[in-house]
Amino acid sequence: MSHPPFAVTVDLVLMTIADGALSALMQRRAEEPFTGYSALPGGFVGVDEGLDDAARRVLTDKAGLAGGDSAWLEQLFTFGDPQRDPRMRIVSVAYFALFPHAVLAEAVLSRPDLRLTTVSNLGEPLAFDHAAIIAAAHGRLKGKLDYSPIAFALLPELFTLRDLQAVHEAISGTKINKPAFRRRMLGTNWIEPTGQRESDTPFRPAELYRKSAHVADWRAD
Amino acid sequence: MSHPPFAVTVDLVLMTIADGALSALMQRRAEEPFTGYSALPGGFVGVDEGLDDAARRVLTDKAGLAGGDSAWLEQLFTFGDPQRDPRMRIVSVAYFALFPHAVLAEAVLSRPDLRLTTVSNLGEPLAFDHAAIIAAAHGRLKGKLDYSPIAFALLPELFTLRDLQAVHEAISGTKINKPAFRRRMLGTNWIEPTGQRESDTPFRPAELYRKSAHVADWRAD
DNA sequence: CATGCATATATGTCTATTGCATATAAGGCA
DNA sequence: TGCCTTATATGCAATAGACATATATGCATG
Repeated sequence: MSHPPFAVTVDLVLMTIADGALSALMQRRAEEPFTGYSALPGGFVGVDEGLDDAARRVLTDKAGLAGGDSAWLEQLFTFGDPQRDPRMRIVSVAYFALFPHAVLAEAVLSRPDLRLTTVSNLGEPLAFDHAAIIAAAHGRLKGKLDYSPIAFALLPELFTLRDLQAVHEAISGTKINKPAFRRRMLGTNWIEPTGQRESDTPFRPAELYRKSAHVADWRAD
Repeated sequence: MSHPPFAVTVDLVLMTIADGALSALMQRRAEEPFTGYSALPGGFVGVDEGLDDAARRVLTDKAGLAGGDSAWLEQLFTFGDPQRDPRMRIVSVAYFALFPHAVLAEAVLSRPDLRLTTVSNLGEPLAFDHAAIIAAAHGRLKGKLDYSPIAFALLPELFTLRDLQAVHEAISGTKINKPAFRRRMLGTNWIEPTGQRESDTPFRPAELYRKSAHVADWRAD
């Protein structure tokens, strides 16, 4: 058999927790096709460029994220329906990336074509098959939540147990029992107390934790 | 940005349990590159062909598996290192598929270029990055074992609880406590007793079970 | 300065699950 | 008939989680 030409792209689901809800960064399209639609940031893979490299490049260039090199970035799934792009045959390798809210909030402020949308309620039809890509990203995130320290990628360096629980609840869509969650998290070796406490609370301040050093580069696909 | 041409292939990790060990179907290569090496069955994706369709086609044509349409087939990961194929830039979408032992055993008997190799000990260097693909397939299988009825795809229609436990032990690489495994499996609604018993055993015959009808088309990626 | 509020943090109980040990059942075979 | 091997069932301890409740603490309010 011959080897027909394809274009290969990467599409990125950049997620964070905004206002207690899992949210993804969308980009308003200026060109055909799907002009004016919201789409995931993405781009063509260079002919001498690795897939992960292409994803990191799109992170920096298209979404304007300086901290792209330190973000949690993971290949998600590959979408290759022959009809998924009306222009030509495009196979898209989807990635998802996780950020503390401040990082994506700053990107949205600095770029008028970017916005955050709630993952569980997109609010408008998206370009291409991007709604399916987002659903796959949410599913993967939900599945890894319990056995991998993935939630910390959505939090700043210092966080309280309440913050961490809010992340878990936003992703899983369920309320979690507080003492049980607390024991479970302290039982893992994923977090360590800092001795510091949050400030400016109208109530008793909670202790601040940070992700343990030995899970800094944890992965398990 | 332009869209440089890629070739897109699918590579298949066809697995079963052989002699109590998780095993994968390998094909001896007759052409360059890697002539004489063992490789995963694979092939180019047609320009108007979906990725899953291409995987099913390779299952039937290259590996000679008639029952390919009913097998458990799942996209695994996409490998796209620019150097992974010396001929040209190829992005390969890897799939894994699961079969009862008899299906792959028959394929091996009818085709001299096919053989089964133990996943945990390949015994020889493989072509391309296929060793990494097999490792990824094993990891995915191990991860899904506990929360999905994936093991039944490796067993014939009727099986004993001992058979099922052997599958779990082969994949996880650990010994499992028998009464606990038994209770856990009977506690799920994944299996149902048939009332039949195995025959020709030199000891008390065990009851034969089958996969429950409502998990026949179960998936959760 | 005392009190109350909202939340953090700790503990105690109940239940479900799992590991482990043991007891009983049943077919084949000497 | 009795023994061997495995199937099947059950009892007990250890563990982990859900849930309720008690105590601690910073701040606001009077």
